[in-house]
Amino acid sequence: MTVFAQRVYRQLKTVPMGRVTTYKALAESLNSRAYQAVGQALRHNPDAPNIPCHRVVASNGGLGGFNGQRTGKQLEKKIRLLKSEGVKVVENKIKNFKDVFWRF
DNA sequence: CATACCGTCCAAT
DNA sequence: ATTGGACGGTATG
Repeated sequence: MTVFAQRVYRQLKTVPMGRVTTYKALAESLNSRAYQAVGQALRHNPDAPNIPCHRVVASNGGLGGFNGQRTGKQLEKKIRLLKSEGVKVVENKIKNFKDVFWRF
């Protein structure tokens, strides 16, 4: 893996339960604007169970995508997981987004 | 080295 | 709500 990706995962692991972050915030916390690179890194998902990629959402409050899909059954499972962590999701979007948003 | 891809973002329409 | 361009980094050959 690359250094960049390692940093992404490291930051991601610092996000506590019930909180989410965005690709943008993540990238910026790494002193970079590579939002897409973050997404790509997560997509390759080298350490899936250990990395809470479901806590990463789009800046508009949308869920973004998961496991290479923006929609699908897998996604719904992740939504359920988020809900079980205290994050409310409605219509594939985060509710009270600014409340659960994690600022690094 | 060059090209294509990306789970995005933002501004303009 | 939709489009179209932009940017940084990785993947692949």
